[in-house]
Amino acid sequence: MIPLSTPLRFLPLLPSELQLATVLKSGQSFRWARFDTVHASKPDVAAETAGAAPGAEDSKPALEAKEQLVQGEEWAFGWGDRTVVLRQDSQGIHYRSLYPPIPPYAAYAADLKSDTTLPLLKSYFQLDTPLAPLYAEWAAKDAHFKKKVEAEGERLEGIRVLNQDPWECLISFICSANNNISRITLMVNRVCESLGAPLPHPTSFHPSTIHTLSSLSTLTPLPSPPSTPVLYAFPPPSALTPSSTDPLLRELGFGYRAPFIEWSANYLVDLAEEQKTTPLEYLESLRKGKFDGDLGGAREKLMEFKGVGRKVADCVALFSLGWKETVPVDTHVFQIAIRDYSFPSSKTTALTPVLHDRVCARLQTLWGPHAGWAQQVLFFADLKPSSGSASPSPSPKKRSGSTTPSATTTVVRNKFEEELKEIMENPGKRRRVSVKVELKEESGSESEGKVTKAVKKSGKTKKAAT
DNA sequence: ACTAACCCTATGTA
DNA sequence: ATACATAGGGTTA
Repeated sequence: MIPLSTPLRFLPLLPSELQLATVLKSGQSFRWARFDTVHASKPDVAAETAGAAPGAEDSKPALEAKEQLVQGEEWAFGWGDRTVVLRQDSQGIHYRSLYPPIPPYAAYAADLKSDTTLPLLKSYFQLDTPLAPLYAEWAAKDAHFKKKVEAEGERLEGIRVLNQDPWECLISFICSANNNISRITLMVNRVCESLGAPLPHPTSFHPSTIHTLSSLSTLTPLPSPPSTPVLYAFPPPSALTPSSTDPLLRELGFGYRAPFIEWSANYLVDLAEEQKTTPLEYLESLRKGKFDGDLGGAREKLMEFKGVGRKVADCVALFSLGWKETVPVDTHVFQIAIRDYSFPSSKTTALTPVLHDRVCARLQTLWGPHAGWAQQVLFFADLKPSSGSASPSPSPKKRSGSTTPSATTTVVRNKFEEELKEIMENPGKRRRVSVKVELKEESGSESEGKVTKAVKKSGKTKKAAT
């Protein structure tokens, strides 16, 4: 498919307000794919800038005639009905959207007319919330935070919490249980490949596919080359409700989380129907400011989904529903609390619900109404310890010196890494697993019986209040 | 309130 | 270099 592209647009934004490369890979979203751009509208310019390092600024288009030339890294995301492609420089974010060339091009036309991508970006990155004042607030309230940020400099700049689609967020973090970021990424991308709608791939972008509203009226679909790269959207709840979901996900490496996801998809779809709303609307009803209740109440609602405990519920609340004050406490954050905030580690090494509450409350008190945002900064600080200065937790496993991790390490590329890399860089190949969506007898669905009540998540005493 | 079991993979240790 | 143990942004029963 030869995508329809919007013009390249620009959103002024200081790097201190958003550090794209960091935020998109900080473990909030697992679906952003990075590309080293090779496109240039002018060969001479391409040759000139090709060797430049990614950090090199001011290699801005000296030739302002065509601004589509790009070098360095770009980020792409299958976003509902479009693929959004982003690139950051010192001045801000360059963005464009790619649409499938499917008549009548309504979404594309709307984007051309009024830039429907911009509000998406503003919402997703929560740009109505300036970051600088928050950093100042946290530094004032927390000496350790201040010290850490000052010591690490630019590396910790521009780290903010995303406002993601709550459905994708829910499923993604169900996958996160007892798991690592690499595998979560692999799993999420696999399910998109299998069940998500195909969208244009950024490498198939070409300047000639940028249209105007007037030219759009006469546009005829171009013949699609057989093997144009594709990207995928995240599958909607209805795509994960069939009984084939569990076995499929197991095949995709989801392990014991597979049935949780099928169950939760059914729970959500049934619940929404019951309340005469849509799945997304239901989740949105749990948003801070909209939800009729406090954080604890929203958390409880989220924990009704299977595979969602306290920590995952906090992640969904923070990363997709506007509960900016919550601090998801996992083993990692727990260790940070012990190490840096003199949290009593005493006897219990296990992270019990009670301890969970104490840590969360403590950090909320310390950091204030945006505690979850502050946590994200410190979490990243530990995620990839800086190799340069004296980091508080330079895991002793690393030896300094050797620039390369020995020949053996280099050579041994396991399948897992290769497939991950392959998927992230080249989603074009259809590795789609066939799924038969056999609708198991929808015969006269009980008007009120519904699966919802019958299969209510057990083990969670919510109504019975112990 | 505590604990083992859970799918699977990377990394560390013998 | 191969075998074994442990942990990874937990949750369930």
